Amino acid sequence: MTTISDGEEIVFEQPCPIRDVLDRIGNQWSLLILEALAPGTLRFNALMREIGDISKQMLSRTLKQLEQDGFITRTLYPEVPPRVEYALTDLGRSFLEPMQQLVAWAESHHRAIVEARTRYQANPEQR
Amino acid sequence: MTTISDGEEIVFEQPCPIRDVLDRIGNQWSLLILEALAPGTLRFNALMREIGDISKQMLSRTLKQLEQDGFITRTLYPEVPPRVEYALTDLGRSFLEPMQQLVAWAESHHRAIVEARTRYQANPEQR
DNA sequence: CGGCATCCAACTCGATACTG
DNA sequence: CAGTATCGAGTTGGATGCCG
Repeated sequence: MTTISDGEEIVFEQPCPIRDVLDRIGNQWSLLILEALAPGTLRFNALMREIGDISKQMLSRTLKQLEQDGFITRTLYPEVPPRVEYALTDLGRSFLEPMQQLVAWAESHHRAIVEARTRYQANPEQR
Repeated sequence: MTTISDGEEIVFEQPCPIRDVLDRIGNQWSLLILEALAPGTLRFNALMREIGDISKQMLSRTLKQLEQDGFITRTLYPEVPPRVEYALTDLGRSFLEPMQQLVAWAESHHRAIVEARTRYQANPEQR
């Protein structure tokens, strides 16, 4: 499992594609960032505002991961003050489709899940 | 964020359906268990063998979560020795489709991701 | 503005041992 | 057989603060 920490030592093992991919995009932030970039290019602080409750740290780390995995591009304009724009790559855009399927499923079944949890709590039978 | 720990105090907040769902099924084990149960009912130890490298702990915990969220059913046959069977619910089965879309995407784009990582490592330009 | 480094609390996950 | 309890190492992720 690859770590998201600040360290430089990045190791790629993970024989299983699904685990590998899910390790990366399975965290909440990656999905949210990808969604935020779906309409178009955004700058760092614009992303922060768009997502709302993400810290600079996590945004920075997750963006780096997504760039590393080829989901997004990072373009630095050497101006003062610096401007950095993030955009989806073709790979990132192609991922949007299965992802949105999942999001749609989550939205339409969320109620059922919440109800299942309530039911479970109400029946502490043979547990 | 709901915890998976052993504690009894389970809190449901999570206003966002996607985060909520991903928090639960975003971990490697949930997906693997759901896949393992796709062909049909399985017992606890059969699941362990099927998945391979999961510990009893994590299997037990994750199964409980999946049951709680209504993805699977747990049927205890009061025999000696005890027999417990796990099976997908309709909800769980309905989740299989978007999930398999994602798995398919992961499989067909895994190479591209690995290549992106390699490319990234090879170009430590302005970083 | 964009983003790393540091510190730290919380949580995850596995190993092991014990139970009905 | 099918778990739960306990312990402990390792990760994650947020809060700051500094820097170009």
